[in-house]
Amino acid sequence: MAVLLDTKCLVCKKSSDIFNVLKESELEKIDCNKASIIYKPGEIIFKQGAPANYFVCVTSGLVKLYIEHVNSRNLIVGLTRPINYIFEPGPFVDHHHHVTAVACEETSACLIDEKVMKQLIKTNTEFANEFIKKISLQSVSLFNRISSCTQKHVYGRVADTLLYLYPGIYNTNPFLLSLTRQDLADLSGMTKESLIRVLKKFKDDNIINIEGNKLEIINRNNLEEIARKG
Amino acid sequence: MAVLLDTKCLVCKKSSDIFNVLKESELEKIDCNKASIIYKPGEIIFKQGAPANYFVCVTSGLVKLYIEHVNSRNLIVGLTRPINYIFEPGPFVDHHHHVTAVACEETSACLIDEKVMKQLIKTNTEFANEFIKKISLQSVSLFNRISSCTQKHVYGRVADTLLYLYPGIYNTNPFLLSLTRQDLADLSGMTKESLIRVLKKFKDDNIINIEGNKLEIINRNNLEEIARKG
DNA sequence: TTTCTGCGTTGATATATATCAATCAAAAGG
DNA sequence: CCTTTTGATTGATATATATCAACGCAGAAA
Repeated sequence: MAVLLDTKCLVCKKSSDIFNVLKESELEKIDCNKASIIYKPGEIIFKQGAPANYFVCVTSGLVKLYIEHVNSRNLIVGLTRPINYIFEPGPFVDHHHHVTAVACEETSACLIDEKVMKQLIKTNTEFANEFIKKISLQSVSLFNRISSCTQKHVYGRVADTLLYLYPGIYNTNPFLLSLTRQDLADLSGMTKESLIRVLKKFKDDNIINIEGNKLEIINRNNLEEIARKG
Repeated sequence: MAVLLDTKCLVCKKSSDIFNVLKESELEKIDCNKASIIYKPGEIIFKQGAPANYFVCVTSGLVKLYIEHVNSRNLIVGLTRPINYIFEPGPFVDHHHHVTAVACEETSACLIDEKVMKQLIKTNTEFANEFIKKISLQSVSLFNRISSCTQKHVYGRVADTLLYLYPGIYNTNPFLLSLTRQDLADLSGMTKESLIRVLKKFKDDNIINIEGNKLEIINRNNLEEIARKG
């Protein structure tokens, strides 16, 4: 299972997302009230429905966030790369998680006590502001996802997924997928079989090249066109 | 078109959502930097893609928020009843609206200058906190909507819609719909025809009763069961 | 009045996508 | 080593839902 890790917030401060507006004393406060943990691929960081009394900041690896459903089909609502705070509305609403977070690669994350975070939001207005900006960004991304999954056909949805993956999640082209085909399907709101057929079509049309887990985007303009038309 | 209205924030303070943590002086600040407007049914309050440099608070009526799409199918992401601040991430991200807001009934709303709101967030931590809570609530609602629209069949989706309408949007049973069938379809992520067929099925099964715009929920348990099963 | 327009309704048909089933390759485990 | 499991792929088929078309009705407009 998860392994404990020891890192000071000050060290990873440089590129640390919303936390870089904090003073040293505030970061130390977080240091004293966080757990730094390593997860193996496939391990659950938190689960939909479970109590949410800490905030999670991803410090390395890749995390998928998905909504579970009775019929066992999941919908991935977002991927998180370091260094990034995972927005989960739960702590501010009903203290339960509304999505499940799972490590896709070996991942390290800091679990920060809810009380400390909330206190920082109340005492440091700059931090509160960054926090709101962060939430807003995630909301926009959520709007895009809803829009894609409910209003577009399979081709448009897969195009959206590919454009979301590069750049952003993967930053070389070609890149080596750490996501399974099922993950890509869950990210595109369709079955694995449908996803594979669409990828094959894209490959036949020379829009992408895919061999196993090596994926290359060849014609980005074409992908954007497909995403736009739906 | 829109008609100007004159109301003091202090007057509608009592039930005024996130604003009730503000001091009198702060409310006066808003008073001086807001426009209070009346919209007729069907009128646009703000439009997706347009610049977003004010915040909107609904003070009477009913507002639908929807994502537009090229093929002219809209997806309603939420309805807002007074008194409620409409969360739009735009002002914190790219200063553009990401949804369109339209009045479904005669509606009055206050348009509050972005700068003033942001300043209040920066100076009043209590307000910032309420603001974050509000955003979080809307995010949860967004998760529910995504979950419903992407993972459930038509029956489950319409059940979700009906349960969302009562209670919450309408608070008597039976209630008089101010939404059209098309609105209900946009809220359920399907075509008008499909929606009508599902409503008919529910009526035949004695789950609801619907005559024109009068809708009564007869068997709520059954609806919840259908919503759960998808 | 008549005409027109928008909304609601119903039926017939088309189609996008899921489901089911089989196969293959690679990885994991004994 | 062989066996088992897991993920990827492909084809055949089923089905949920959209699309298309027609009609009724009520309110608005001429």
